[in-house]
Amino acid sequence: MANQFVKPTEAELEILHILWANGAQSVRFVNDKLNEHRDPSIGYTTTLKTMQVMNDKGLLVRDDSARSHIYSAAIPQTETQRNLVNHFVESAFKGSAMQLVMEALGNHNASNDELAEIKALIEQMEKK
Amino acid sequence: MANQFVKPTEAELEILHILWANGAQSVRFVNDKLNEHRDPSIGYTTTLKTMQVMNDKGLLVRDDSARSHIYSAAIPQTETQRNLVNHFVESAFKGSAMQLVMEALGNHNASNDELAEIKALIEQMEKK
DNA sequence: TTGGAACTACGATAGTTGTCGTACTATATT
DNA sequence: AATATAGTACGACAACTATCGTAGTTCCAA
Repeated sequence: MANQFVKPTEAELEILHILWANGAQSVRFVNDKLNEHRDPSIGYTTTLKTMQVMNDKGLLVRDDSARSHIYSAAIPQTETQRNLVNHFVESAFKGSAMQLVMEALGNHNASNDELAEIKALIEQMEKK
Repeated sequence: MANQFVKPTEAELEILHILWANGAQSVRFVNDKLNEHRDPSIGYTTTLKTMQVMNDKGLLVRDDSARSHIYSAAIPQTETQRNLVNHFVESAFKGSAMQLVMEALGNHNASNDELAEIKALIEQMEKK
């Protein structure tokens, strides 16, 4: 088998979202982003330490050629989300992904565009 | 506001699933169920302790009128799952429930019956 | 050229989780 | 009654998470 899924913690996931959205960035950038809407704010060394740990775990890749190290997500957003959903379906819905779909559909608002998109995906799945 | 959501841990969620499926039960019953497909097995006092903690957290309700205490889930399955999905959508999909729906639909097999059921739900949502 | 600003490394700590052992208590069996 | 069986209570512990402080390093600007 290939690569083992390492489940990011909550704090780690927040950092991944920032890197997915903004590409490779310094700890300073990530820490500033984290604190944009937050009170009390997170200390710089907290973010630094977390990102070092993530690097050790293989969640991040680090470019340390410059003095200020630049980190990027090691695994693409969609792949990570797929793994997270797999795990979540198991633990919260005992494997029933469709029950999760029903729940998420039913209790969250969706635009007509989104509904149309989902319908299209279903049509496509029905063909197979 | 009314009741604050207490997020069950992984181990706690497994116990909740057993109680949701089997109604009020003793620690012995739950521990046996847990170990039905598991190796190495979990010690009895581990399950006992976990359920006592869950009781303190308000996740379980305990009837201790008999010597063998009987526990049941304090919060219904659907309500708990709704809360879990809310939390998961935020942390893994930054609030985009529809992205979660697409992901769960796309990467898990669904029977034609299930697809039909989901389509019906969508039709119904489109009316509003 | 030296002093401060901005970095990294890393140890420490408190809280949580999962796990179990031991002590104690109540019931059942001989 | 004496002993085995089956419960509960609870302390302890290792692993992990989130958080920060301190020490040391590099670079720029006065």
